[in-house]
Amino acid sequence: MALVIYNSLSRQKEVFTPIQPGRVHMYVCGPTVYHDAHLGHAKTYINFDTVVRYLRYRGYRVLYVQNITDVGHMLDSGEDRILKGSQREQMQPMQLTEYYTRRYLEDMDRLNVLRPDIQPRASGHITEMISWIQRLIEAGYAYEVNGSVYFSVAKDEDYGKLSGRQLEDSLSGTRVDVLDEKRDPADFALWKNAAPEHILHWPSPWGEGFPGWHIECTVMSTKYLGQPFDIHGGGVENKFPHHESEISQAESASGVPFANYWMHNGMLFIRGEEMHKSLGNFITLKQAFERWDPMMLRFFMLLSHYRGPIDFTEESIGAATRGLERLTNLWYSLIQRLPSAPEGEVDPEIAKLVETTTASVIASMDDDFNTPGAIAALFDMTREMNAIMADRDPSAGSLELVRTFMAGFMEDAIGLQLPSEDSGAGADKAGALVELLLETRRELRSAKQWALADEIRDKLTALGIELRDSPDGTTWKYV
RNA sequence: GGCGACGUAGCCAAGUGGACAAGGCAGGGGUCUGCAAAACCCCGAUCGUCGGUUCAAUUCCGACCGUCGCCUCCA
Repeated sequence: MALVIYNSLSRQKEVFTPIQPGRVHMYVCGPTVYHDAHLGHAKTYINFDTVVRYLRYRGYRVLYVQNITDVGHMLDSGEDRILKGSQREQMQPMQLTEYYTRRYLEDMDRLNVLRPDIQPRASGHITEMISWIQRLIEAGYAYEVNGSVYFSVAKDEDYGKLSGRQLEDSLSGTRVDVLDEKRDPADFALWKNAAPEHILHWPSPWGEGFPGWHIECTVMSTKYLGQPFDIHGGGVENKFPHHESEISQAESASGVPFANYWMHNGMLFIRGEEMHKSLGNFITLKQAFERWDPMMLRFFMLLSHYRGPIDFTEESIGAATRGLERLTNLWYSLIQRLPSAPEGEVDPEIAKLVETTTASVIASMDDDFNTPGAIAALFDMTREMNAIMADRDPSAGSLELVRTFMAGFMEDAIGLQLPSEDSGAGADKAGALVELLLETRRELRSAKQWALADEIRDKLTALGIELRDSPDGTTWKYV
């Protein structure tokens, strides 16, 4: 059984073979930090976080690098987004990028996205970018015009191998305004001459300027991961021109392959439309967290395969909420039963169940990180485990087997944080008060004072505390 | 115009050249319970359309229809 990854370069699934056995060097394009992260960022970084987590779960040592883009890149309008943002927020450019970098990391933390091992900033790698550009010029792949440097696409026979595009293809019908200083309209900027009013600029052999967009990823990935490295990830929307250009720059300068496996994840839509400020459907994560639990959002993202698109609608998110509850209900049942569970042998049926579920989730995840398949196996296990617990009182060892599996797979491998084990068990003062009320209610119930007992339950429910009566007593949890 | 992806039950969503096409949500019927909640059991699909390859296709190939992305420094 081997891990298989869909490689965008070959357009097929391939058995994953890392360059160094047992180690994975992986890079994912990071955000441009000029405003708050949105739901689209959540999908992308949850998708790749899950890849990293699963690889580690499978025993690989992963070195994960993700950049922060904090240098100004020019928009078509001639404006620079970071510059624009700093005017909007009345901040210095580097203050602005620092501010949004921190907010981005906060959001990712809440989504249980592990921080990359190295998070290099573009502004800290200008020197390396300049050297790389010089190498390209020396090798004849780039040329300077008026203080700007362009990559000559025609010089690279392989240009287009990732996106499957021929050079001529993109010429007609494109809305790109062709800069006449380029030799070929398809050429892209490695370095741009900065106009005097442009605040973000650095000295270079070609005068004051700032780097082109693609070069930073080429430079920072290879600096920390070597060349070639194993996996390069990013959103499909960046396949062309960004990733295509990264490859071209990297391989032209050195003659060495850039990255062995390219992974692209699908986009997120809001009610069928791409998120756009102009469409008024732009949802930042800060806004989303006010309405939806971050773990639920993560679960929602994992319910679809990473390569496919996701349509974010009220209905689909609601269905995901109740699905996750089903899983966490099992978790609650386990931790509430454990303290009073009988000693004894491990229940053979439960041992078998954990074994087949483990095999099943690994088989799914090994097949190009099929999280929906793995989650389906978790639901299967949940149903069977609930049935077993309704039928008999399994030993503590049996319950612990399931608990350990859930913690290991759900929390570590796919990053779904389960409720902490003391919630609902009365570890805090509020919990002790709830226990007190439950004691009173128990007495009311044994006296068949239903009206009063139900009133306590209803009022607790209104406070976000859900009761559940069973023959063995009443359990409760925060919802 | 070029390149690419996708179309599976009311909704979401896996998957396979052949013996019953996962799973979740919603819905219906039951069991349990003082009631509720949770849980368990039962109920649902000629896999976009039309051709082709094959003993056999939802799965492979082609055409068409539809939706979407990229070619605009959007994750």
